[in-house]
Amino acid sequence: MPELPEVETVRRQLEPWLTGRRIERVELLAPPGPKYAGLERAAGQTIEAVGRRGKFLLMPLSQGDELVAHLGMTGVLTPGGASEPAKHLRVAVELEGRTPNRLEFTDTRRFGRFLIVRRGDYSNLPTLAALGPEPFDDAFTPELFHRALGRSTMAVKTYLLSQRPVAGVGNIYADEALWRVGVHPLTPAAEVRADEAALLLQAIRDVLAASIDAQGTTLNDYRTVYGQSGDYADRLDVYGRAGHACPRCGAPLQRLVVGGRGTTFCPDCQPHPDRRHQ
DNA sequence: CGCATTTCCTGGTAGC
DNA sequence: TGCTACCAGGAAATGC
Repeated sequence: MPELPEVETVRRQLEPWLTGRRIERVELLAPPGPKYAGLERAAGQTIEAVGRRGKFLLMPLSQGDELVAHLGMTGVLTPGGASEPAKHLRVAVELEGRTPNRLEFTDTRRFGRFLIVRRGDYSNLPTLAALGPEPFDDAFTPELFHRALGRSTMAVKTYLLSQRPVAGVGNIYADEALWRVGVHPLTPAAEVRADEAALLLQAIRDVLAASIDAQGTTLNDYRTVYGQSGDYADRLDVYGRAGHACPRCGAPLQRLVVGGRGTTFCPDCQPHPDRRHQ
């Protein structure tokens, strides 16, 4: 599932291709709806940049609009037209000028979004509107992260997935980072100590950076713009590995459901919150 | 407002 | 083989 490293990988590949390109036409193949709002306004506008906030791709356009793409679970952005149409093609953006001149958004499960808003108007994208700091922002200190965690009674993993304490962490990297620092996913966010918060922020940065280096994690659907798989799946320590030995202590990793999401953790390295004060 | 629950979707797979 | 049932999950919608 695309999280920050996967979206950043896609962003880096789209940027040199799309920046400065004028949109000739947008074709919506999916049933119209709020996930594909405003696309009729695209024609004639130039893509001025390809940015990212958390898992959202943000492409400011020349006439005050902004193209927002979110890959959801199964979204893929690729240059199209080369072969027969992809099975779940949802949106095609035709560009003026040299080939490749067609950006295709395919999305099997349609959890993704590909829409145009007025620039900076995220009123229909509440998660983006309330998104936490970028994890690699130097101004985002461990103290600020600790303070953010202190604002919620939710389980720390659930709160991370909300995108509010920090942007871009999803199910895979939440499990990886919590395992690295020995914090149980059910620990109430507000009970994460300052020293743990500092280590957790560093672990989030480390795991996201390592995954970006590997061009992300491909489990099923995620591909780069040029169709490559991300290699980080081979380096996951815990995600999807319930029953395997903990790479640190050898105990069998366990699975539970947190906030409706499958969660893998080490029962020895990540003591349950009820036992933290013993 | 904060938090919990439900909903959206389809391919893959388990079970019979 | 072919059917049904269920599972995966990011973010929005809904319910308190």
